[in-house]
Amino acid sequence: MHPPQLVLTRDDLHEVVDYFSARDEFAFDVETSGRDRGVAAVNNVTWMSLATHGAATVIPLGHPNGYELLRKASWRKNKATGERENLPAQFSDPPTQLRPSQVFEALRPLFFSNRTKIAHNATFDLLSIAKYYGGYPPPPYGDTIVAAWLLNENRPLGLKPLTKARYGLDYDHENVGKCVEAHPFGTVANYAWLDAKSTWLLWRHMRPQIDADGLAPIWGLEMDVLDCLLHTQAPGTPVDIAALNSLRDDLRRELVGREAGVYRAAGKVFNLGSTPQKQALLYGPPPEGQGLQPRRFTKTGAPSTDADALGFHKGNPLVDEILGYQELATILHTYVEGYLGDNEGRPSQVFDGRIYPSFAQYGTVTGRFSCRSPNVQNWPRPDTVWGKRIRDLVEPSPGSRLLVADYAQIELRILAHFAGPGRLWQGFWDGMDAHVATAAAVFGVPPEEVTKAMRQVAKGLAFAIIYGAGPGKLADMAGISVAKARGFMRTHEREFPEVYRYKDEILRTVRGRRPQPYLHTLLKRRRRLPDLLSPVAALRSRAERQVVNSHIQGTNADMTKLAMVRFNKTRLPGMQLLLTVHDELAVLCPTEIAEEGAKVLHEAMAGEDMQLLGVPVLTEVKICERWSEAK
DNA sequence: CAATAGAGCGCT
DNA sequence: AAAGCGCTCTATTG
Repeated sequence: MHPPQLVLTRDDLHEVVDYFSARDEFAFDVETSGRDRGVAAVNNVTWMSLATHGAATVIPLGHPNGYELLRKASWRKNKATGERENLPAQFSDPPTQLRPSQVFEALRPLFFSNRTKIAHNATFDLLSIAKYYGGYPPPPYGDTIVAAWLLNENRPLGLKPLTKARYGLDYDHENVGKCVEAHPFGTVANYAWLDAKSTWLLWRHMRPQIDADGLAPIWGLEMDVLDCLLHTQAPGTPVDIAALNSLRDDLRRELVGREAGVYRAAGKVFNLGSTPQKQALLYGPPPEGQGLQPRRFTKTGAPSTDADALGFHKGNPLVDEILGYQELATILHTYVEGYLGDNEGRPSQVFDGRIYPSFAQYGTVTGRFSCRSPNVQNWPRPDTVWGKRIRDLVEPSPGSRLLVADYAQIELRILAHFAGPGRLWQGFWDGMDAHVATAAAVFGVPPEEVTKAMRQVAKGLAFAIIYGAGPGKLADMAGISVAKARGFMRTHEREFPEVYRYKDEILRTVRGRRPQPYLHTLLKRRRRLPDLLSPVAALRSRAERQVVNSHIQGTNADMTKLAMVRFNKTRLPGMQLLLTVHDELAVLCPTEIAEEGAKVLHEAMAGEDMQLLGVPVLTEVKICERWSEAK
């Protein structure tokens, strides 16, 4: 018979487990509470909901509110201090609920089995419950957000938008999931039940669609990636708190001085974070303003105050002071105070000496990962002073080393692969630096006579192809005139005809696909580009650039994801993947097996089975105590 | 009050 | 006419 839709007693729970035990796949969803509800490693799970063939149920495990709202939330000014005081809403008493330990113990046979565990953004739900088991449930998994993304990367991927689009069901006007403890018991019960139910419905619809669209192989890879992400994210990343605190002190001290320098040069105190105020001071007429000529404009037409625009006015004291200030301010605000939190409501992102970055395998349209809370994919480069100090915050335990590996010029190698035999291809087979080889061809000199400036032009040309940049951008990048840039681009086209044949060919193929234009990456990931047929020229051009870029960037993502999965299957005990930055992997490894571990990592990234391109795929693994050693 | 947009900046 | 991201701050809007 059907199990109860709301579980409040042990008997209810047993009926549910009995029913779900007879099924080989089920969807589930968690609701979490508290300030850190979004951090799977530390949050509290206060609701579980389950759905499968013919049934759905919701299990509260400590919701604080009853069914009745007795008084709405409000606030008032404290007369003495003038500060705002928030008065929380009041509810009737909650019903008696099962304890988390009881519930998770009873559900163990469901989760720790070969049943397919399905959720919408499954890493979050699996890691949220993993705490209660001391480990995460094993595969197989299903993830409706990943399925939805593979089926169409150009749409909102939230559970609600998808459910509404597919079934017309629009059930969350109050944003209950954002803070379940602000809502009465019945509202949350209803909401959580519907989350599990709609996840199940979406699964039933989308999983067959994956096969029908020929996406089964890339789906298989992504589910292996999901497994790998659990291993990566569950333990978090160890951080040196003492170093983080002293970095904060150093930056604050330094920044106070630079702030004063800016005010001195400006002749007044102003808000350094305010773009309009900076615009007035820099470009406004004297004596208040500096009267500088704007050289770059924002997309809304305002004179830009970004580093690029200010670069034209180096030597102006105010400009120089602002540039110096801005650099440190970004580091302090984003990478230091952003992690430590503050007393104004910004919570710390460091828990027990660890950060828990969250990687989204569905986070980009091209197949790459995105990363948040915190984003460790945009840490300042390790060849800068502050980049070293940020990256050195990662603190391997005393008996561990850090293995850092990245693919060498992977995007250009992928371009060479797609373009086929020619100068670029041959350059890689000859083991040459790709930019030197390009410069030699474009400037018509032997490789040993290629200068720094010539190599810089070649580098710009590579970007121009991969991103679709025009002569203006190349000129900016290489520090040459637009006329010269145009000339180099023509020469490049003559010397590397196969590259341009490839661009034409892929564009033609993709444009011709129906019902809408899409491309295939190396591992048959799809990227749909409907704008390729747009009547608007600007949109069409942009889509044409995206074709080439997504083909290359998406193939890079395929390879990195495959390497991660290979690593996850071959890693030695004690090794932990820490992070992935598009063409780079960083791994923690016990010191006594560091050499062996480096080989495993190397093999996963660039072994025989990873030679998927027509040109060699190379990677170098560095073994370090701290990241700054990795250059 | 909260939510959103714009500018800016960090990364590959 | 430069591809893909996330975070912080300010200013504006609801």
